[in-house]
Amino acid sequence: MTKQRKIIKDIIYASYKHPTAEEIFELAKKKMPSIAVGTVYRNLTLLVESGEVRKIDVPNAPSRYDRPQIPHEHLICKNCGVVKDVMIDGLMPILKEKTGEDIVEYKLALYYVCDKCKNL
Amino acid sequence: MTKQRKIIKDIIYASYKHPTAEEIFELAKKKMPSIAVGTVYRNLTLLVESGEVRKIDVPNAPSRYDRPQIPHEHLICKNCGVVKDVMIDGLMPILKEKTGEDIVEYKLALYYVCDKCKNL
DNA sequence: CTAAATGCAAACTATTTGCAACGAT
DNA sequence: ATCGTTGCAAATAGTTTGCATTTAG
Repeated sequence: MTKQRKIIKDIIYASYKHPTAEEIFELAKKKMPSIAVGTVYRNLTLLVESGEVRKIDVPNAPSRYDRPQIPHEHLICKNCGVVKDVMIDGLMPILKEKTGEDIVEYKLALYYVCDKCKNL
Repeated sequence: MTKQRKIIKDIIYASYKHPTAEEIFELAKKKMPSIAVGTVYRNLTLLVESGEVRKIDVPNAPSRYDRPQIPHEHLICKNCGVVKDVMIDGLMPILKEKTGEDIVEYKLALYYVCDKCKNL
């Protein structure tokens, strides 16, 4: 585990904002100004592969990164793009039953309007 | 409705392969060699907005396009990437209930291994 | 006639990669 | 000394856009 890998992991674990690679890069530069974007992406890939970090695929927007807590889904505000965690368990059996197929994985993006945007 | 828009729409409606923009472009060139990629993308956006075509977001892969039949989900083969339609209804109320939020839209990508790939 | 749409090419965004130099074991 | 990792810059994939020209209504 290199210094840059640790910085990247720490940023993700310390953040509740589901940062994008770009945001992680900006935060990492504050700790280590010489760090390169390529390094951030390479380490994100490695951390995701090792299971230390979870990748959130956001359709038509940069991916976000999260710590791998208890499995949960992501609510994305249609208006401002903010991501909120939400627990949904027992979805896999429902999907398998409804499709009749042996689903090995699913990616779910839920869209809503967050409270802040609702009150605008 | 321009000639190129009609060609693009017809390709999608005639295909059972959920083509990507690139594939649509290649097929369209056979009907009209002068057509430009930009035109394909612009028309796809328009057709999706008008509801005549449905866009399938595929994480880490080009988007695919589909005719807007009865709402259905998409099974993506983890191995070869082929997309198969599958009916799942009554999912929205389950998601609303499980999250306790007013979900306005969801995008679900289901991964499996298709029969062809299973037999390799 | 004129607003909308086109072809072309350049631009853009998110991400990946080749390579020489670096660093930890 | 070695092998993984870095910084840098260039490359890539998918898509979007500016602009002068063409076309549909």
